[in-house]
Amino acid sequence: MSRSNPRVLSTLERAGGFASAQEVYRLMQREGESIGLTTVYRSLQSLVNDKIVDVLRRDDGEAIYRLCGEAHHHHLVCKSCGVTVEIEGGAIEKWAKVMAEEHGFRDVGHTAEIFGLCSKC
Amino acid sequence: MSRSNPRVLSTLERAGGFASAQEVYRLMQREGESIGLTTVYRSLQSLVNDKIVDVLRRDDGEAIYRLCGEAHHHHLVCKSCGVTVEIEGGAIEKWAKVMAEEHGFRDVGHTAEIFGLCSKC
DNA sequence: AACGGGAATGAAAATCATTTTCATTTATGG
DNA sequence: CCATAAATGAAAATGATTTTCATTCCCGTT
Repeated sequence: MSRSNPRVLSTLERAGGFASAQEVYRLMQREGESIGLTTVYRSLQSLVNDKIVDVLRRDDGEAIYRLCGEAHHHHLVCKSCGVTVEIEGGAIEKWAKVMAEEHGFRDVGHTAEIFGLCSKC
Repeated sequence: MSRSNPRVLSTLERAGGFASAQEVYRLMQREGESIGLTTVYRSLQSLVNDKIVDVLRRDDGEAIYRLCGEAHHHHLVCKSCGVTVEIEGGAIEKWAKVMAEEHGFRDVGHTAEIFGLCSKC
């Protein structure tokens, strides 16, 4: 195992707490940091294991990493132009909780995304 | 553009209406059908355009294709042993619809999964 | 200070899904 | 039949991610 390189976490924070491995890497390069792509991947992986960040998938399949503890919200994404709206999901939180209890699950998290065509597309 | 090869759709149906391009391809091979991987990808793409199937992402980033109109349900997955329970999500459907309207989106679909620890783990 | 071993690093190669290119085959209408 | 467009698939290209492996760094011990 390898420990996370602290500059990776700090860059992810600076990126708004939401970026792909490649983006973090490019960002660090642009800022003159000397780091290898491999290390970025390993650090993000390790942060995921430690539950410091979690990982979602963009529509194109690229993994994006998000700082945990960020205000938890969901996304409404346009399939055509890609515009994304953050929405809150009180109903989902409740649904998840009820469903989990009903089936004896504990320690649950969830994902929920809505995708469609925005008004412009 | 190319039209969808009908055998691809029929294979996707036979697969339970839920499979990746690679899986559809392997299935067809195993059943002795002569088809190229390229054609499978193109056909699935075309079925997506025609809104006959829609596409989700597995956790590993692989795209999975699902027949539209399949009984729509969600999953409750155990992080530890992997057991999966199908649950219904009436609350989600409503939530998705409301959120979409509120932001002027049309033609929306959604994904929602809950993951946690099952009673045995 | 010199040494030794394990952790961290990163360049390059390997992997894997997916897309693109391009030449060939097939279908279809005139 | 011929001509043209559509469909097909092998092979190469792409792009993210992972693996390999040799090197470097760190740290406690002599």
